[in-house]
Amino acid sequence: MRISALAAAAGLPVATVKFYLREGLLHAGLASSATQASYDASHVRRLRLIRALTGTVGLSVQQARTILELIDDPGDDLYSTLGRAVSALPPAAADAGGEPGADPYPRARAALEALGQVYDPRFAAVAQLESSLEAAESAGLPLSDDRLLAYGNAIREIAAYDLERMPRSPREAVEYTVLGTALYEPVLLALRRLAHQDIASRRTRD
Amino acid sequence: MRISALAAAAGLPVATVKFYLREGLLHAGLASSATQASYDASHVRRLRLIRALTGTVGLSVQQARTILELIDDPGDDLYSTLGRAVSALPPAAADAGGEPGADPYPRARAALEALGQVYDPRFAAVAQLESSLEAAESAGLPLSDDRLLAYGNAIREIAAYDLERMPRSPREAVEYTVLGTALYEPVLLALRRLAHQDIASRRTRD
DNA sequence: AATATTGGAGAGTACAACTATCCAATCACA
DNA sequence: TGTGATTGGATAGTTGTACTCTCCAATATT
Repeated sequence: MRISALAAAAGLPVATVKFYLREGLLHAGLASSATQASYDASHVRRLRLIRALTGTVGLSVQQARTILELIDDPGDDLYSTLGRAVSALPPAAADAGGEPGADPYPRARAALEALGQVYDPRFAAVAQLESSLEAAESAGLPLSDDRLLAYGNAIREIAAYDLERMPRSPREAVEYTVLGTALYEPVLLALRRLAHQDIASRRTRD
Repeated sequence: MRISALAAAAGLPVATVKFYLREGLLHAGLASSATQASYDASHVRRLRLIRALTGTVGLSVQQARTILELIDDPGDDLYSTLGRAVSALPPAAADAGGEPGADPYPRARAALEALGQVYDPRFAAVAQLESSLEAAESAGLPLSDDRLLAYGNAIREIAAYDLERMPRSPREAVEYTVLGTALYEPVLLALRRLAHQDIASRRTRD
């Protein structure tokens, strides 16, 4: 399969495929001569993944590259690999401001304590939680403790389900977790919006 | 309060405040002369909201403007107002392809039927669900029915909580729903990631 | 009176994500 | 075996977004 066939299979312009090759998101084909390389199904799959990440998930090319690199060769340490993946995903976390020595993530800490969950400021999602809570607060819609508990408990069911299905082998676990985080998040958001609609329409009808 | 004080209060450069004024995200101050206008607390609040939407939530200036306009004057019809707001929020939905007459959102339809929820193709979130499911599928991680049910039921608890707290007056309801959708979504995502971490660490310790 | 600041408009900048153009080396077919 | 099409690779150009800078005449401030 040459580059034009690959581009056609993925539904993309050849120029865009070349761009992804140059940017290192797509692995090179097998060169058979100076002006010929052959691509296979793995390239088609990869292009689909790239478009899913940069399109629906909304990642930048740079973020997508980070995610793809982590999947391609996850480090020895599953934990730190996942940590790096989470850092590459939105919502972006503002770096912890405030005077040095102070608690960098006071809102996130309080939230996690209220939920009875571990608080480890090194984990990227803690900074993301802090930024999100701060944004909601400064926009005039602070998250009440009550709401936090409601959200936290429901979300925990989802997370528990995710973990139950996690593959045993480390390599597969990374791919499952990283892609599952990135790809299923938009689904969750859409489901919440649709549930609002469904519940509202039921109430109206009653 | 003049423009430089406003900018300082919001922690932004004056040029950026001027930019938001020009772009219509921020309402003009009360002009007292040809080169003087006074701004008040409402402007500071608005700037905070703008930064929350364009920063943490990740909206473009264009999308933020749409959301802000809907909050400023919601139409008579609560439903269509919310629909327009949802359309302005990510994840972006690809427009329904396929041959005309065919079901435009087959995955979303199947999902909603499995969940026992209403399926109305006019609602923007249906297109978003379809796009998200399609992205996950083409990236090689299709959402199983089982997972869909697990997610859908947990998310429903959250949506039910949201609706219970919805203000009675239409104007407030729009603001609550639109901002609650946009601002609390990042919180939900961060909470899921943290719950993964928490549950994983509990299992390891056991 | 001297200096600084303001609102407003226009131009300029920086970056991201493509997209287009070239070119010499093959290829594919007549 | 010629001849037009295609390829990989490099370089340059385009488009869009979100600011940021520069001016300027009209005020404010001191």
